[in-house]
Amino acid sequence: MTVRSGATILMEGSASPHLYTVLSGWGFRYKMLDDGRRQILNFVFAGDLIGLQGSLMEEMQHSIEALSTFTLCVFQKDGLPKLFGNLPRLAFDVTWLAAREEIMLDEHLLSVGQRSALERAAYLIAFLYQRAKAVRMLNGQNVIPVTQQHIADSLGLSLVHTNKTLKKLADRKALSWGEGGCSVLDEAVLLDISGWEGLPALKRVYI
Amino acid sequence: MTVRSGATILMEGSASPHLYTVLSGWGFRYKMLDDGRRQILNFVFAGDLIGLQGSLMEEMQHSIEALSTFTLCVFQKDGLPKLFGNLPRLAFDVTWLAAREEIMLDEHLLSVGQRSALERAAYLIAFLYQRAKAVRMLNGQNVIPVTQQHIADSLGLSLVHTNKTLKKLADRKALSWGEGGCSVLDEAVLLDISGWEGLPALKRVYI
DNA sequence: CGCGGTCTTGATGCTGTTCAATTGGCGTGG
DNA sequence: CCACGCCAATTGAACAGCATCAAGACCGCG
Repeated sequence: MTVRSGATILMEGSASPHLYTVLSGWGFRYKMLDDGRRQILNFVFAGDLIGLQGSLMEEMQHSIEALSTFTLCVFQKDGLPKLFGNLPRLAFDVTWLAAREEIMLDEHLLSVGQRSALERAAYLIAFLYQRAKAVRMLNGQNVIPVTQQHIADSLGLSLVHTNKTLKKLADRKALSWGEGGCSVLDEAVLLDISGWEGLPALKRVYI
Repeated sequence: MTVRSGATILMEGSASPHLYTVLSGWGFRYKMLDDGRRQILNFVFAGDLIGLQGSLMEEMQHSIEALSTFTLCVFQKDGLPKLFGNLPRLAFDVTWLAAREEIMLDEHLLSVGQRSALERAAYLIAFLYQRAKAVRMLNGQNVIPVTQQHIADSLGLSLVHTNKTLKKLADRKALSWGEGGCSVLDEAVLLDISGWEGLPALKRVYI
């Protein structure tokens, strides 16, 4: 299955009959409040599993949107119990991915709750950079295809303040903006500012 | 296994050989930054599984501390692959619990990132109340055994501002403080202020 | 009785929000 | 081809929410 940039893949409240594996493309998970405030929960990369919640629970508790052209591999969600019965290795990997998602969410929550705007922004960009690098989704310019609004909604900051914060990072030559997103220029500076250790070295899992 | 209030059950960075099921008691998961800032990620109740990360990954990425006397059922973590091989039903439930944890984290992140201090506080207290009620861990006074520092570190707010925010909720007769924690007086007011729908109705899982 | 932990409250100021206006790129239609 | 509108980025100014500092009250405990 292929999906265009900007398209919604899964909606909060829907009871999707499907489970997907991302083959290529960028996306993000988010939740919204009634008045329009949006929180981006995490970004989605190749190799990620999406829709597990909709498969295990009654309905999805978050939405997913594509940031670029997105290709997915579709599974029927009722195959999941069978998977656990017949392919324990694979079932284990599904659980492993869920635990990894929790690790990423923990770090985001630490960031949004405790880090300053500058630390948060540096952390997020470094995080996106590392994840993209890990699955070879960066082109030559190291461009992360997001708008500043995405970054703002992920950091829990206003668009204006996000812009001013990113400018500080650009002034330090840590990144530059343009060409359809953010280019990472100096990962070390970002890690240093954020105080983040980087992604834990985890064994890779493919589904 | 029994653990005292205030004791640390698992430490970030440790490679615990154990996986636990909580039989009774209150606890919380948290992460800390080098300079001492602490973010409480979630609270732990009877029926929760803890230490899954340490079992699936190299080491724990967060710590867990007891808020009250805590009893745990200990499993060897190397039993996990066997569990997936021999007890697919139970393995499914482990995954279900991991997905539920993600749902709670998503909502917390939405809260810390987007809601105001008053909304956040109302949401958190209502959340703790609903979870405790679901597993019958409330005594007659509906007391949640936390300090305001715990609430502050969970909300990502300063202790002082948390105190002032809780006072507003107390002024509205939504809760009262004292007797070793927070007493919920009016859940409806909390839900109304927070704009939260309440815990999704999920089937219960016991391990 | 002194001490530490928790809660409380007032004063002050910084961090981040909101409002407002401008710029530039890009696709569309006249 | 150029005018127009739209979207993303940018910037300044005024304001508010929350942090920080400081001090005091209450209570259980050694």
